[in-house]
Amino acid sequence: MATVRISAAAAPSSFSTLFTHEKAGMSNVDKEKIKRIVYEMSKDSAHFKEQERRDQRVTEHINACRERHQRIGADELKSHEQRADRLLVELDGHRNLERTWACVDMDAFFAACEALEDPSLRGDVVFAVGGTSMISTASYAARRYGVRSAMPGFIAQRLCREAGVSLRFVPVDFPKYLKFAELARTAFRLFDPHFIAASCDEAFLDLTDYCAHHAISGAEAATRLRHQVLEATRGLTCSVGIASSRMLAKIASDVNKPNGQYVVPAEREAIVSFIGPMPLRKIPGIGRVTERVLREVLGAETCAELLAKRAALCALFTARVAREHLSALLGIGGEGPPPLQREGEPSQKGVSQERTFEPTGAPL
DNA sequence: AATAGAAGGACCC
DNA sequence: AACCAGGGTCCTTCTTCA
Repeated sequence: MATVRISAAAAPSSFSTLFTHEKAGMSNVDKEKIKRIVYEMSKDSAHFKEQERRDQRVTEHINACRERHQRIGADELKSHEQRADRLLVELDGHRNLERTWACVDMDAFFAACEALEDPSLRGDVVFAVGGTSMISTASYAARRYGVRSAMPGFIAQRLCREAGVSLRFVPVDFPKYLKFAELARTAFRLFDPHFIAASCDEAFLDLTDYCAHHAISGAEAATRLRHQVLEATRGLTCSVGIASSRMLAKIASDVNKPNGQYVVPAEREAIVSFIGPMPLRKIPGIGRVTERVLREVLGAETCAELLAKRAALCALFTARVAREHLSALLGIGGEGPPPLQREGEPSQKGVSQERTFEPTGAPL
């Protein structure tokens, strides 16, 4: 029944969430300028107003949560805290550090494929895959000017022009990317014939057997893996995260991107100190909306901060969701075999071999 | 009372 | 000068039907 009311004052909070996420290589003054340009070019569009409407609904939901939060009595909070602590002990007790998982993420995949086939795009060329209406992937050179995936091309063009450079567009060519994805997969198979293809530029590999068989560390396997991918594709780089769970491996794959790797040691202490300072948004499954809820209702920005608010977390969310978040905060998620079929096994549904990252309800 | 869809979100690349 | 994707999976909630 709430009438959707959009106040003028709500605008900044919504545009500030657009295309401003941190990537490297920009000063604060640049970022402010980029934000301003994106806002100026977006503010009158239908798309922007739709976005504001959604943000407003989320705001209402947050306000309702806040109210509930304030009503929680001390006793109630205490019992939620005990429940949370029991759950944490249980989850921690079942922590599985036995497997070595890798998450492989191709660097600027579409752009890298294009550059590989067109020498005029090599080096530090400022270009984007996509068109003036929508950008799919930006070259690293273009990212320095604030160009991002899912950004309208005409805005990207303006960002570059303001910086005195011109942005070149390259049309998307899916068959090309699938071809390179298949080449990369021939490399993945050398390490894990049953790897999980999460998307065309991302995969999970269980390196446990490979490491045991060759008597090498996860770090060494990651180095070999990156080398094999480079060779199989004749020039594409990727970033690799190594950890005892797929969730941690995925987060780790982002740490030294591009063309790098990062290992989270398979020890409880190392895992906890790796995940603690992580912004909540890094957790797969926590997106724009959930991040806002957690920050604006509980005041939590990082995993450690949310862990400190575990009682309220349990009070406000369903048991299922609370459990899901708590395990993520401990660095747990996706240790065991994946619930669905893997590469090389007969497909149940036939068409799509791709799986999402982690069907939740799965045993942790 | 249990359940199977459908619809609507959130989230991912 | 105009101009803001499209492919998915999964979860929650609502509705319906035997």
